[in-house]
Amino acid sequence: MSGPNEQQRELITKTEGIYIADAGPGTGKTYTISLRYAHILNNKDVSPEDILLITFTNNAAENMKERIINKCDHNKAALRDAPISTFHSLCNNILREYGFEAPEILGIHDRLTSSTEVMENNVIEEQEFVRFFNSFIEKHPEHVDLYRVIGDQAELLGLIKTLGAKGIIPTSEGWFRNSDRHLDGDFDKFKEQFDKVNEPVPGANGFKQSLLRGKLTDYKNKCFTKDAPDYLEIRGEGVQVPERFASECFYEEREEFKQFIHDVYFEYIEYALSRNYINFSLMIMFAFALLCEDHELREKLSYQYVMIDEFQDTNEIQFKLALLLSSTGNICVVGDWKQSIFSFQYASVDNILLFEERLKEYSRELNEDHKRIKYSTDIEGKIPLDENFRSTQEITDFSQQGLMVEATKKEKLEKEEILSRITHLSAVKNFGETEIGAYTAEDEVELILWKIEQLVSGELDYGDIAVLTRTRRFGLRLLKAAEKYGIPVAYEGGIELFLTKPSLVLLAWLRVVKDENSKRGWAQLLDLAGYRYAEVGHILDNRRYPTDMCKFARKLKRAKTIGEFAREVFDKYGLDDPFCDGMIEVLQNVYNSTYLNTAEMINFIEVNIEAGNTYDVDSSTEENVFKIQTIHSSKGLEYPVVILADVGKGGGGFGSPLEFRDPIGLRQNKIYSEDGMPFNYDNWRSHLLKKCLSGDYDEERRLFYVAMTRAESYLFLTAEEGKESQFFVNMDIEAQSVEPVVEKVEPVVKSRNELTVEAVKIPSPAKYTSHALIEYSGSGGGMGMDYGTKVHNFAERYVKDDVEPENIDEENVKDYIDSLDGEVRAEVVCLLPLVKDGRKLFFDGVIDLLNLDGDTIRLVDFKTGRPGANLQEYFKQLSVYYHAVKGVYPDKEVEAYVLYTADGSLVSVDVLSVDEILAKL
DNA sequence: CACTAACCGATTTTT
DNA sequence: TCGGTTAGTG
Repeated sequence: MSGPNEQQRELITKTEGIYIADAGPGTGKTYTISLRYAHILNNKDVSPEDILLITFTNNAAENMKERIINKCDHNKAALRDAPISTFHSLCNNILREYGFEAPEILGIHDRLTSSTEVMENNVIEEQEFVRFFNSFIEKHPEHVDLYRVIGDQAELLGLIKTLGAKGIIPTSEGWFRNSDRHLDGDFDKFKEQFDKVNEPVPGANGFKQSLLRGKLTDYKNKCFTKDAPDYLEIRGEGVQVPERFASECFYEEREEFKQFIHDVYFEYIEYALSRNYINFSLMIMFAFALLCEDHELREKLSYQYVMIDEFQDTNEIQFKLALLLSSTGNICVVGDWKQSIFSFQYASVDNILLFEERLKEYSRELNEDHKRIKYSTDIEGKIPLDENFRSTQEITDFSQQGLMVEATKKEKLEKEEILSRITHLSAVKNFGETEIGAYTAEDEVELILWKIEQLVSGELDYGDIAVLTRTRRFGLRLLKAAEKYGIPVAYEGGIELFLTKPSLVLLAWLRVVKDENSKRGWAQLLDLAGYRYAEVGHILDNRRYPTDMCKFARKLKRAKTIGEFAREVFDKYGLDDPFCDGMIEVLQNVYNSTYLNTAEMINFIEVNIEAGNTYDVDSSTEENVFKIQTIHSSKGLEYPVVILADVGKGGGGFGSPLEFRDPIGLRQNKIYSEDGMPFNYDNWRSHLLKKCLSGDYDEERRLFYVAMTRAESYLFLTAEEGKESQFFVNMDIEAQSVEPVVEKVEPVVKSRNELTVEAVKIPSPAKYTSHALIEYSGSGGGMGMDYGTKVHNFAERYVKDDVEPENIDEENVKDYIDSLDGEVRAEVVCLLPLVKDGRKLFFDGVIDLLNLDGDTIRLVDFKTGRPGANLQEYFKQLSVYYHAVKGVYPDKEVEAYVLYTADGSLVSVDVLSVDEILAKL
């Protein structure tokens, strides 16, 4: 880049006052922000600790810091410690230093301590929440009618977090700073939406019924309480729903329900603190409360300059926090409403769309009882960045269409209005060739692979191509197919296999098979089978489980392997997807090498869940591969070629019996009543309210937009023939129907070679890595772990490609490898099963280098430490490798060496016998 | 043409 | 459980 353009320069140099920058895709946002930071530092009398820069992810914060350090002449150490971070780590730091008594602000007599942990795994948190909620039920019998209504307790936790994101916080006495006013909703805003959907629709002869009236056809199939108006009454005599129902539904009695939410919310915070953890939502909440109430601390912590990147991803409480964190009103928010796709993470797109409005509203709110916001909240300027450095003009214009495409056949969009909100982007770079295409075929997966093969047969490489999908599921299907054809591919982003539904079902059955009265197992299974909370409790107490389920458990007991077990379970539930296959693969592999019994298998899954382990479907280190990603994870990235697969709208809403929605506030969709038949009745009021809110596809369109704007020069849309979504159909492009033929590609050599010895079947296994044998003396000198890893990586790469050594260690490795005859393999995985005291043990490890030279096999381990150091310890490790290799090649002469890479000295290993290895344990 | 009953298919992920 | 689509009815 030849320096900032006019708009970028404006953003860089105008630093005093409040600015909002509209930074569309490819407009050089990160570049501009880092220059702005440098500009402030160089031209104002401030140091890095006076400038707060907030980003969305830790990764982004790191990148930003790197850039700024490179651009500024300022003290590098000070910049490393500069407040360039996410909201969460900023709040965490504040709480660690000043937050000990923050809970007291809410009336909780507990403390945040340095040992308070941040709950990162939401599955574990849900388990904690369920534990909490069960004790809550015992303590609060008065809410019994509400308990009957709750299907999934974890949804209640979700509801609490939604409230937290909006800045609605409970205290021992009531609600923090009257935040409960938001619980009631906003009638005027609701009425606006009501009127809109209740507008009669113009038809061929006069007016047709309003959308709302049409939607209410299901009203008669619902089961409402006695006070509900009947079908004819609510739909009215004309083409509209009578207007009086708007206020009649909106203003319903909610006091008891609100009290219940308050109590659950407040006591859960108490519970979390008593268990010594907080979640991410509480982290922000406590920091916010602290900065609200401790005026001295706020003055002390606030910053002269505040910048927030990706502002479209912030939520309400973060907006307010930002206002509190600024001392002077020098605030700059940068974002793009068109790229707001994280509402399910509680992001509020209105923060940026209604920036001015919210700015005024929030500062008024924060100043109600004390003047916290002392600066002017007038906006100094709006700066649109309007040059796109990423994509060609064709792609830029085409993607913009995506924001105005109808998602359904009925949907009507006010395109002029949308257009007026979009900053038109002009492409600056000429990339030469550009192409936009759309294809359909019977098999979309084959279609995509066919297109990729077509592309790489020309000028393009696999590495230029990214396939973006809306769901991980489709991505994994594509991955599987690509691997089948040998097309080089990488799925970006790991999969938390054990948090998927198949895994939870499987785990529940394992529990039940292990212990026929397992409460956790049965609770989950009964819940899945559709039993309500109260019924589940009854069944568990009386231990009278459904007979067909008991029968299935007996069948499972006879399964011979975990794979068979899992397959039975998945078949029973009609689960059949790549997650199931992945699970079976992982579990069967574990089983094959360790013969875990049921209890151990349960533990294995639990540990995986606990650790939030993700399983990378492909760990290929190859560079030239095409990438598969979900659209959400592709945000911020760019590729020469983007193939956008599986476009369409996501599943409709998920209704929960208790929920919070703007602008109707807190609502109870189900009501338990014994008036007549005891039953969970539908709430006719919230039924009508919800019909007025539905059908908002804006975020789906933005998702579509984000995906398309990742492309630099080539963009292709694909769809399954006959199942094209309205997005696909309504875009201004002619789709080509093709019959794809995919050719098999020569298989790529695997980067790791498997070398496994047939194991002996003995129960109760344990697993060790060969490094567990080694006790380092600590005096090895050496250059540390990272350096060692680098040298090892060099060896692996040198064997495969021809890379140049970069230091003396790597040169010695190269010289040694060059001196060898025969086949050389690097990074060979090996496994050695042993038996000690009737217990099976596994040692595994990675052999750095394996040299197959006629009848001789040499195995070599590289050590970057001081030559001669730790030799005895290394001998133990190498002995394990020796026996593993000898097990596979019993007829060959096996030699083991340690190569000290510092001076190239080679030491022959005195191999220990198996018994000696065992004795060392 | 307007309306309705019956059927179908249903997430994304960071802190 | 939801809403959209489709096929069928008046």
